[in-house]
Amino acid sequence: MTLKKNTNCGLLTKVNVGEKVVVAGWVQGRRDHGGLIFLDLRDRTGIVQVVFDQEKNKSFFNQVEKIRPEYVVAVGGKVVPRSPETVNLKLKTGEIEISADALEILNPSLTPPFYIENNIDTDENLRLRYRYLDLRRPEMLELLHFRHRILLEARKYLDGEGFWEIETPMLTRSTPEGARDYLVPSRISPGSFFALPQSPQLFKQLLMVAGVEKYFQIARCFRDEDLRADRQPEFTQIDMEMSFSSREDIMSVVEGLVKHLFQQVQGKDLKIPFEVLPYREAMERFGSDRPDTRFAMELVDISEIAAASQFRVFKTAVQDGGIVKGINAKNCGRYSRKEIDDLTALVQSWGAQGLGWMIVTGEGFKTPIAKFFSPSQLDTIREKFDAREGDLLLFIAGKREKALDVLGQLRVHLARREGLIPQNEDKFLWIVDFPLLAYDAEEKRYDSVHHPFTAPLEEELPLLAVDPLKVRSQAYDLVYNGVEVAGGSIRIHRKEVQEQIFKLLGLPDEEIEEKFGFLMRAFEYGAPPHGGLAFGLDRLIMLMAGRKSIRDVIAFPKTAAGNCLLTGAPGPVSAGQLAELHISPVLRNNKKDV
RNA sequence: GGAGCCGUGGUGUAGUCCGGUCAACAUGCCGGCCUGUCAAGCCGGAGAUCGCGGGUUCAAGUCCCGUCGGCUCCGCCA
Repeated sequence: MTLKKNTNCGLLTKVNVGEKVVVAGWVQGRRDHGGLIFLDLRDRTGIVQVVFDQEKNKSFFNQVEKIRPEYVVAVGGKVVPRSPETVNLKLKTGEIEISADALEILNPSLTPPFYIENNIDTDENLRLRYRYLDLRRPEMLELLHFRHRILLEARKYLDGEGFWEIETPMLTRSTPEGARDYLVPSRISPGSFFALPQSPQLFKQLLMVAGVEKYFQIARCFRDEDLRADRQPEFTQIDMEMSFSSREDIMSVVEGLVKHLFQQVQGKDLKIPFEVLPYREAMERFGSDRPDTRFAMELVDISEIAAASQFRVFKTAVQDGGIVKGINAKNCGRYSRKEIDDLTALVQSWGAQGLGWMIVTGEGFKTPIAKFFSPSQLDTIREKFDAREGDLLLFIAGKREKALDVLGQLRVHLARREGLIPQNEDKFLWIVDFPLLAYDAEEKRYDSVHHPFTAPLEEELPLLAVDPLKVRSQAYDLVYNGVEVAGGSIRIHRKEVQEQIFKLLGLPDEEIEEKFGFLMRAFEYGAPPHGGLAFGLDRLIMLMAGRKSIRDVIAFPKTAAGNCLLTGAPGPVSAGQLAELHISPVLRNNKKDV
């Protein structure tokens, strides 16, 4: 290489006029006028136009004619101003161009399978198979850079707050709860397996016992579950843990971190502290433990009226211990019967029995169920919903949890459909006071709502032995525009409490000892009170960047089937490798064996 | 584990419902002309047997069955 790049293409402006530069990058396009050839040269900073003139560039002009898109070239030349009529305001560098006097073709390129430009509409299949070309597109490089800046600023902020970045093992042991583990066979211990971490949870707690006091890690985590648009089998967390801290201390550090990231990376000024909503209230008002509060449409309880009405569906729901709640779909009174039937089918697919509805008109309610309510009951309903002419009231009756959940989904569905969600708002809020445990009817045992290491509210600790489902936890979730982006808790640091939880979860003593003995022992040697939180980093970045898929913010993501189209992973291995690992695959012919 | 959508020259689409101009349009690609373009332009050319396999039919891109791949959702993700 004789020409050495010394300038970034996209950063050249009028102030560089007169400079002798060498630019290098990829050829975006070529406009061949015969004796005059324009090249658009692109590097990660942007595009600059290079001009070759047959008269001036006689010695290598035939080389220029060979250049095609995506060739890698280096060009030496002088930055010159463009004449006023040839200025291109679409380019940041459009007021200048490079008048070439030297060229080196560093590498030719095949015609790429898709255009190297933003907003392409190509099969994602192709993009993933040629990921290096996909990433070469400016918007994708920008996302990689965006992610880098988030990580950099997170590190700066946490360092500033006294956190130490510490790595924990990738090869660890399988634990009984949680997601399916990715397993790694041990060559040296036949028949034994490592598991890739689902999160560094126990290690960071042990670091607290060790006296680290403030820890963080940009941690890769693995969960062998089915994928979604916002879920990959390997993903990254910003994982944190602090000793001697209350829930409020941790929430406040996290708020500082989020504010810092938005400030530094996007120049946005977030208001902190964030709103705090108890779980119960979130469920009752929004029907979700991760409510999108960028819009209202809150749930309204009419159980009392329903019980007193003559409408049997509502009446019996309440008599059976359930509820009747509804939402006001503002200005949706125009919906046709067909559209309302479709909504009914939708809520039924979510598990509701049916959907009650009332359209508010100038003359009163238009609804098949008006006759079951007295005029004063209808007035109360109108008042409770602040119902105006043209509104559509929708009701769900049933068991409390189910009714709330369905209404919560319906609320979001309608808001999207009606375009009620402000797109430029960044709404963060905390959900706290989650229940500690849920009852798993199938398994006939309790399950952790967060995870088994989450501490109960101190004052409700005594309830644990009496009425475990009543106990609330010191967990907290951070919700961003209706998406859970972080979650954490104050942890249990006393052995007796941890044992009590394990037993409620139905873990036998031997298993507690085998799987968690090391944690229990650690708690016997002066474990400080501690707690922490982890961000789903990919999801956070996706939302901040306004992307619909988590794959866009991961350099080399997997497909919905968990494959890497670029490398072909996962792939077969040799019999020799398997033998060495003491593994013998049992392949089932999915159809025949059943 | 289940459901839905998609799969036609390099790329994006049309044609598929109502089988019979077996293939159109745009862009890209190749060649020629062209000294001010930047979605350059003009002229000419090459390029798909319609994801794969099987079936129905005189005849299938078009209908049926299976299969592979991608996407989305439910289950799952403490």
